[in-house]
Amino acid sequence: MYPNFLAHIKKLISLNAEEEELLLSGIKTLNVKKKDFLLKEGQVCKANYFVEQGLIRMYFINEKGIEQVTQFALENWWIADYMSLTTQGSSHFYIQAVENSTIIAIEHHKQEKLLEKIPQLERYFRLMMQRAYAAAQMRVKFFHVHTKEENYRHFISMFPQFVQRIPQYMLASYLGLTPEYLSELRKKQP
Amino acid sequence: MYPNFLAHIKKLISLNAEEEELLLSGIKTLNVKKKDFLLKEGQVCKANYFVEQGLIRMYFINEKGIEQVTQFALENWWIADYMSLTTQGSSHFYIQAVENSTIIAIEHHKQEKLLEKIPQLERYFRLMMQRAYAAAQMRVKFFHVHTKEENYRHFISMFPQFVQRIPQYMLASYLGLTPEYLSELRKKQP
DNA sequence: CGGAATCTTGAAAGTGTTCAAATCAAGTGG
DNA sequence: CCACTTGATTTGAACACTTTCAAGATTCCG
Repeated sequence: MYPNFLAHIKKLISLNAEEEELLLSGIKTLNVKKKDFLLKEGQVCKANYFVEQGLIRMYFINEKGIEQVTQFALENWWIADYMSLTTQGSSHFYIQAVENSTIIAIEHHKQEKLLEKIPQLERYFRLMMQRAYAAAQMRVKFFHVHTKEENYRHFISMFPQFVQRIPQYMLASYLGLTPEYLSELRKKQP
Repeated sequence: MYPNFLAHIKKLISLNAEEEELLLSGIKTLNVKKKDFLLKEGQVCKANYFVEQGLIRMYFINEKGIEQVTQFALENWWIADYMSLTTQGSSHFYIQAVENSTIIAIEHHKQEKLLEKIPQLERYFRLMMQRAYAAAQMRVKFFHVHTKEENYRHFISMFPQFVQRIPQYMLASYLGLTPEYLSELRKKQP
C-alpha cells in the first residue's frame, strides 16, 4: 500500500514504526478519474497532493476563456496551489486529473499537526519545496532561451515518453502556443 | 547588526540566545558593490544568499549572447541557484548586484550543519522555499495571461517603486521583450 | 453507431524582433 | 569640474514568428 509515497519519504528521512503509523493516519487516498478536479478556481486549496500513480495538471482560464496549463505532476511529485494553501485564500487555478490517478492528500491543518509531531517531516518538505523551486527556476530559463518552435522540439526530445501521455492541445498550452501552430510545426517536421 | 535577517527569522520560528549565536557564527556578511557577482555560470553555487539591504538579479546568457534576467531579489528575499546548490553541480546562471548591497551568505555545508543543530531552521527554510515556489507559480500564470504589452503595464502598476530601481533594459529582459520594443511602448503611453 | 472532442489546413492580421544609427545619460580620470 | 568614453535609450523600416478565424478531417468514448 502506497509503495511510492512511503518509499519517497524514507529515501530522505527516517521514520520509526510509530511515526509511520501517525503519518499514514493523517493522509487520505483519493482515486480520481480522468477529468476529476482536486481544486477549482475560487475554492481554497485544502490539501497538498502527492501523485502516487497517474498524471495531474494545473491550469487556469484566461480572460479569453482559454485554458492555460501551468504545470504537470507525474508520479512522485507534489502539487498544490501553494499560495492558496499557505494563506488559505481562494485559488486562481484548477487542478485536474489527466489520467485516472491515485493521489495521497494531506490536508493543510493535518499537515501542520504532523509537522509538529514528526519534526523530520519539516526537512522532507523543505527538500521537496526546494526541488520544486529549483525546477521552476530551470523552467523559467528554458522558456526564455528559445523561440516557441525550439522550445517545442527541445521539450519532446527531453520528455518523449511523457509527451505521449498528454493530448497535444495540453502540450501546446503548457508551451504557450496555439494548437493550430503546434499542428503546423508537426507537419513541418514530426 | 543584521536587523532584517534576524527579525525575519524570528517572525517565523523562535531561537534561544545560544541558537542565535550559533546561527550568527555560521553566516558571512558580504558588502557587494553594484555589478559584483555572487555567482557566475560554470561555477558551483556555494551559498544561499539573503538580501539584507539592496537589490540582486539572477540572469543567464542565451545562445545569441544576450542577457536574460530570470529574477530579482529585494530586501528580505533569499536567492540562489537551488539546482546547483542542491546537487553541487555547475550553475547555468549569474547572480549579480544591481545596487550596492549587504548580503548574508550561508554556505551550503554550513547550512547543513546549522539545520542539524537547530532543527527549527528546517521549518524556517521550508516556509521560505514554499513562499518562493508559490511566487514562482503566480509568476508563471502572470506571464501567460497577457500580451507582453499588457504584462509590462500590469507590472509597472503593481511595482511602481521597484521599477525605478532598475534600468529599463533589465526590466525588458525580465518581461521577455526587447529594449527597443519596451521603448516603443513607453513612447506610446508612458 | 453517433456525438463530442481533438487535430489539421490555409489565409489574413498582428505582435514583437532585428538591425543600424542617432541621441541621451552617466561614470572616470585628468 | 570638464572632457571623454562607455553605457543606455530611442527611432524607424523591414521582416519573422505566432495568432486568429473558419472550416474540414479525424479520433475517441459511451
